[in-house]
Amino acid sequence: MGRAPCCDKANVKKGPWSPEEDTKLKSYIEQHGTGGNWIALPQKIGIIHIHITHYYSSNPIYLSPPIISFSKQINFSISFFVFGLRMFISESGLKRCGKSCRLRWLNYLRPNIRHGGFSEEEDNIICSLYVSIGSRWSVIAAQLPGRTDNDIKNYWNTRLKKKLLGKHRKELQARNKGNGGILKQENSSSLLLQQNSAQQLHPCWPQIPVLPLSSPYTNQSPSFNDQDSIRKLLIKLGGRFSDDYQPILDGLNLQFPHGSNSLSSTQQIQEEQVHVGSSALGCMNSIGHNQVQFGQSNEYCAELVQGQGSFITTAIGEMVSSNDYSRRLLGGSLEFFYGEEMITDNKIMGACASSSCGQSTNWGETSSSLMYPSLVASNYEGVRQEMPRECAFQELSYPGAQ
DNA sequence: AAGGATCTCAACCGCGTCAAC
DNA sequence: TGTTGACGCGGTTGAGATCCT
Repeated sequence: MGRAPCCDKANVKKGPWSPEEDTKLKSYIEQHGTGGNWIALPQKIGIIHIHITHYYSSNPIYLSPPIISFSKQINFSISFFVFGLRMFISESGLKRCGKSCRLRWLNYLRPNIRHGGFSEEEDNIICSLYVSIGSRWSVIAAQLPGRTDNDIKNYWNTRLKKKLLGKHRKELQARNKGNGGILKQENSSSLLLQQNSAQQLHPCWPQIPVLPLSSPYTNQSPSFNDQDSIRKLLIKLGGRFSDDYQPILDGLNLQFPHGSNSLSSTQQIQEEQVHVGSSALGCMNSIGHNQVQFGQSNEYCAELVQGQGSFITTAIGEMVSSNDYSRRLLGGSLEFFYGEEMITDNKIMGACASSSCGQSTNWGETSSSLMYPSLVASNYEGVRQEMPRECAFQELSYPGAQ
């Protein structure tokens, strides 16, 4: 049996909101608030609006807030002229679903909403948080005043993702041009060849994004000792979120690697790491700084592991797993989510992806499966079905990896 | 100039969570 | 303790705008 509809679908209007509807909703909420019940709100809206326009104008100038308001729904309109001005008094209910009202208010009508024009800093923040917590747009939006989760989600999906991919592609091209020696030296190593051939076969498969550089690892060991303050900050970001990150918080008890530099020698040689998290977001960034050390990864496998289109998340997962500290941070807590069986199963995925960081640690034990439990839960079966056998168990190695 | 392809983003949908009863 | 209903979230859709050939 399905869920009961939240409103009478036949009697509500759908599609774009008209300026009149916006005005009604905005005026009502500004005067009365939401009343704690969005579903009932459209019925309550019955505001008399008094519009004053020039007699020749078709665009009324709305007075806000309205002079008189009713909670009872009535429908009428009166128009008359005073000293060359047209007074227009109208009223009608709002034939909209409560959920639609909520969305319209939160995403568009709410005061201090900003649309478009994302700054470089905002880009960085979004990237950092996406790396840290995945597609929790509401949490990310909470860190960007005036931005809505919907806006950020759209921005990420339509622009930021492409922007990052473009950057990385350019950088790789530049590097390949200027770094022929390494390529020649290592071209017997399978990764680059496989990567290149994979991209010849699948030219649309994207690269791992390059994020703005910062030096989170140099000279400063982030203070993870203050577990309480970190916990508080996480909780501040949202209850559900804080619960999910309990294992990470617990993991913070781990000692930070000596000298704060958790890069493996392999990764250093590759010079492909991308440090993420240059924003000044306190805890989230502290975690971001230390979880994410983007190592070179194999996009081919990443794509396959991830299923359709979510390569970035997987890539990020790989990036996380490619960091010693992150692995330790996350290590052992997978059981918290999935128990032994899932870990075992994850090793199948690890067989494909773990080698991308050139180390023996299984990718699946520590990577995005932990960071994005729902994602893995939903994609895992699909991955198993979709992953070609030759990839799933193919040994992929990195230049310089043993 | 036309029309097909691609992009953008507001809005919708369905589901998980939670509180009230 | 189970049921119900509202909220809030993330994924998806589709219409309009823009770009490209």
